[in-house]
Amino acid sequence: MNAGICTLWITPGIPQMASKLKLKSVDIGNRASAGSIVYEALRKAIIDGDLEDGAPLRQDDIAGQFNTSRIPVREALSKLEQEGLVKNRRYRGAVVAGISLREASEIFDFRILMEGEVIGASVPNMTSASLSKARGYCEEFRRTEDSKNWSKLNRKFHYSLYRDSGLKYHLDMIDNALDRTERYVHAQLSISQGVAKAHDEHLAILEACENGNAEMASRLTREHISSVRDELLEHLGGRR
Amino acid sequence: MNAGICTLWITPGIPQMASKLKLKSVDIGNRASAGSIVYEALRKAIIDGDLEDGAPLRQDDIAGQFNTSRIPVREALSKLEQEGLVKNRRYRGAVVAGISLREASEIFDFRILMEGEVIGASVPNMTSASLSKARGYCEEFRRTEDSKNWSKLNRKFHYSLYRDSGLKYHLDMIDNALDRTERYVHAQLSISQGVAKAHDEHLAILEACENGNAEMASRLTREHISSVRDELLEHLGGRR
DNA sequence: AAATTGTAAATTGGATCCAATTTTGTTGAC
DNA sequence: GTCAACAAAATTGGATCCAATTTACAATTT
Repeated sequence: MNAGICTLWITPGIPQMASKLKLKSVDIGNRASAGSIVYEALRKAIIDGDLEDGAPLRQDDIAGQFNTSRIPVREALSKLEQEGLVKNRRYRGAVVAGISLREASEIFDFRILMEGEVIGASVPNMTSASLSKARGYCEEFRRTEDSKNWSKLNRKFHYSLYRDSGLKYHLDMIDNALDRTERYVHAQLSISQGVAKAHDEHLAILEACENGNAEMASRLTREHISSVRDELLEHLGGRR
Repeated sequence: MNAGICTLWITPGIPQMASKLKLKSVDIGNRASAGSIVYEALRKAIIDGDLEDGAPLRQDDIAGQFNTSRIPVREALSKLEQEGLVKNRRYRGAVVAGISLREASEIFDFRILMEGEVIGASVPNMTSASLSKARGYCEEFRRTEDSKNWSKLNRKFHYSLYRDSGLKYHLDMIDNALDRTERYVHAQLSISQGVAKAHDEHLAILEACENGNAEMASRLTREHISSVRDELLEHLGGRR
């Protein structure tokens, strides 16, 4: 479980020399705290669905797995609670926060609003570099067989089309919404023809972006997310 | 500082009897933790502008003021960071996170999108109770002289029109946006004729709601927030 | 056997202590 | 006087300890 924790630190303190020596700067100075390492690991595990909804998150267990005390674990759990990924009850511990279909549906509505707006603001600023990057993710999405990667690449594709908007606050909000719905997107893509349909819609969105048609990109994005939501509700038996 | 903390606890564990005995239940069981008390106090101080942008928040100082150790303070600061109200740099401490006009402007755009949508969803569900409550806040807003209360009542008025939407996720997002912009709203209302103009617009929004005109309420809300933003940018010398 | 009470174990919240890092102040060289 | 090098103080991050609370479980009563 200690994978990724580097034990050999370079001693800091001579930043002036660094530029002269042309060393690949590793951005020492803001190394991850124990808390943020635990946070990232738990966040990934929850989003990927490796931890089931309602699963208890014992501070001692987690602290043991990361070879730390419970203090950083509590910090991580607190952050995750703020993001809505875990629920914390005083003296009763934390559990993975599952979201109902009702809640998921609302977050999809939020995404429709947000992402439709942001991609529209993004289109005028898109560079050929960001467009080819997006096309890369799009292709990768189509080719990949691993269901675990579908939702990740889907997310990367969409998000890469939003960055040029420069709307940092909106992007943060979208990030959180994607965090909370990723499990559901994964489920939706795993069902029949989800990936093929999504890929077609991705191509259409890409084309609109390449043509500089912001209004079209916005509309197609809204319809795309909307259709993901509807199929999800249909297949998982929830009614709006 | 211990005001509000009761030292005489009724022993829990007999919920069946409670109903028979008709005791006034005081909802023991989710008392506030030290961390959340510190969190609420700091949040209020930052939003109200009692703490200036960039002001350092020393863990020891705060812990001393609340007669606790630094642990709950760290928890509070961590939550506030997630909300964007403070910035935390490893080993360097936390400071109040000021937002630039550029950032504030973006958050206003976010609010225009969000609140326009949410009030539209709310109108069909509004009851006469919630409408009269909103009208109460609206009146209070007009009558009050204290500039500190303007932004609070303004916020209460608007928010009371959103609750009936039942869109919990959207409401959370709006809450955060309001937290971050409240200082700016306060500044805008303090300048010439800000309150009178706002009140007129509030009345128009209320009327649209009472008439069940969701589209109108949505449009007026968007225009209202938009005008607050524009006046703010104009008076504080920022350009879009 | 079912319900209730009491007790021990498990778990979390908070205080205190130590280590890591930054900041501040001082000294010395030029 | 200015700058670097160094030491001391201040501050934060993390570990360990204790207290508060909940949970699990055995004992008791009916």
